[in-house]
Amino acid sequence: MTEYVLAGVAWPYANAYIHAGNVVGAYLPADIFSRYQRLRGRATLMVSGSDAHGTPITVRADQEGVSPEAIYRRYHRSFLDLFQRLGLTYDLFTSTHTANHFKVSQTIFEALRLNDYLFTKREKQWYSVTQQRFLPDRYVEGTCYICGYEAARSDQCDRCGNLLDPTRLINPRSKLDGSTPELRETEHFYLDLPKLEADVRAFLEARAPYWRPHVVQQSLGLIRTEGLKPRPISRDLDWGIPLPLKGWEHKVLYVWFEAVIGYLSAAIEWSTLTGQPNAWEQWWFNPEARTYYFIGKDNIPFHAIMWPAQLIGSGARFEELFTGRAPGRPLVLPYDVPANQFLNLEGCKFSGSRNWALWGLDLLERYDPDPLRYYLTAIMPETRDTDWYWDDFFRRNNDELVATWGNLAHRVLSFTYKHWGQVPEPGPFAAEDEALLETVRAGFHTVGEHLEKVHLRAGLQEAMRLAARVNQYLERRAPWKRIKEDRADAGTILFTALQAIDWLKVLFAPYLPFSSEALHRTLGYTRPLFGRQVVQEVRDALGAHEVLLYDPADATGRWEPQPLPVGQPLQKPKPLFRKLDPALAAEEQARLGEPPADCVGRER
RNA sequence: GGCGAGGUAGCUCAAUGGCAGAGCGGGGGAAUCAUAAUCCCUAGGUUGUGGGUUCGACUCCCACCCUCGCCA
Repeated sequence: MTEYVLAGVAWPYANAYIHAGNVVGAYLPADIFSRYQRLRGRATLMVSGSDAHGTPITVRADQEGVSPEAIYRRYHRSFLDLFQRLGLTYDLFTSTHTANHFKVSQTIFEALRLNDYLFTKREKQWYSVTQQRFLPDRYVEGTCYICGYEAARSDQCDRCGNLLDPTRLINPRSKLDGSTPELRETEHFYLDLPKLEADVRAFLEARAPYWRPHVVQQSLGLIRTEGLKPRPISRDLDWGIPLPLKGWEHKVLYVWFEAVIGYLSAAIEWSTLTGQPNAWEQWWFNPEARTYYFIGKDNIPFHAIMWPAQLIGSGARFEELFTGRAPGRPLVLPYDVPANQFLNLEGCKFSGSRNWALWGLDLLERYDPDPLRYYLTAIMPETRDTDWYWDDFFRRNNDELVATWGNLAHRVLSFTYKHWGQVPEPGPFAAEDEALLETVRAGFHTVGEHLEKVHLRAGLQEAMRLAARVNQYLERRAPWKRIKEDRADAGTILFTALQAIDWLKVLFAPYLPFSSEALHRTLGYTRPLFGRQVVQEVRDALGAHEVLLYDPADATGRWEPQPLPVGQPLQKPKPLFRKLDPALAAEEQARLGEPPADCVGRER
């Protein structure tokens, strides 16, 4: 029976470049997990895309005097570039600005409306007479009615820190042209969350035993203490997804509401692009399918509460509306939301505006992807906030990655290549040889168990522990000594070590795909472990968008201890990883901007 | 202010009531296949603080301190 796994990955907002905190929080864990699931032979779908709509993008577009679409395209392109170079194997990385996503989002809206989980409400909002449009709260500033600060945003005062009622702002003015806006009545759709609260609560309680405590307790705490309140799902903007209702076409869906729907629409788009139009239903209507959401902790309420509420509220109605089939089946609810905490840098929070940050593309200019993936996994903030320290990065690269794993592969391959040139024929195994193979073989269970539970850091540690065991084995068996006494026995030892390395290659592959692939070739295999990443242009009614696809056609990697073919010719070995000069740490630290003012950093 | 997570060795982290552990770093030694990588031995902790429950507490309860997030 095929098992279905969907890895939904946080949708990066297309108004900024991606930094290491975004990568370690969501994108990298999703890739490690998905690569593992594919090796396990499960039908795996890792999907995400650029979040193209919403106010931050229109603000930026206004600042630069370009269209929101131009902003979104610029950053979207940089995302595709980064993901390919870092080896993040999205089955589909698309965008929310596609005809498909529009249709799916509008269908969810319609399903919720027909199921009576939406209502409308009239309210007053600031309206720009000069521009003839409603202004988002952050476009309006004026005098704070609490402290008298004259440059307060309409929804929040930066001096007294209070959240404000926008309609009470004194002397309001538009940040766009300085004109005086006026309050006008508008009407919006709301998601009736109180009606869905009991179901959402039951959903969370059922998953509490295995979810990360900080994810489920925070969500349940919120419901217990405050309960869920109705939340607006439409806005007066012209950049976004129009409401699919007569008389409402000039309003768009609120970005919080439609972006999460991308997990569903991306699965559908993937099905279309790969020529299997109904395949997505295996992940979305099959109650056995497991859907995981890889996000940062700032996104927890949207994935643990709002998105489940949208799915529950749409229920079977979605299938009926979207496919015309009745009765429909309910949409699959999240199986797990393994949200990560935050990554800090040298003891201080990331700050893009101060350049206190590690930009993904910038890191890749100077470092290979696997060392970055290794370090990011080693410090992955699975249970609490963690820190990137440059000296720690060099230390872990040199003393752990190069020393334990890279050196192990290189010492065995170099010696065998020099004396045999191929995988040696083993003679009778000694008890020690058998014991080593058994130890590494068990790694498929022990490392796999960690990966199943999305304990990625622990899985990597376990794989490293096994690599160290092979080093120990080599010290005791000392094939470099043995070859002078008994060449056949030396061959047995090296066969054993090569077999162990061949398996370790697979255990490391989800984490370090580039070096595992290189090692795979050195060991004489000709077909790759993983598939390829492809960029493709897709045309639709909204124009064209570029997507990143994963083509698994050539992938041969499997999460099981397969036999290493005796006599397989070896390639000339090259070191898997480069040793780095630790003195560069100071250079990297100097490259950073000023730390945020409220941060003292690490005492060293 | 409310809700939640976290605070364990120099560093990064394990350990859900049963002798507080691993890796790295520090100290000593062995080996020479390997990118001076590796292997063995070793030092190092009043588990944030103060109480409580228990035969027994890192673990459960109460209060407080610190860090972070969400909400107001």
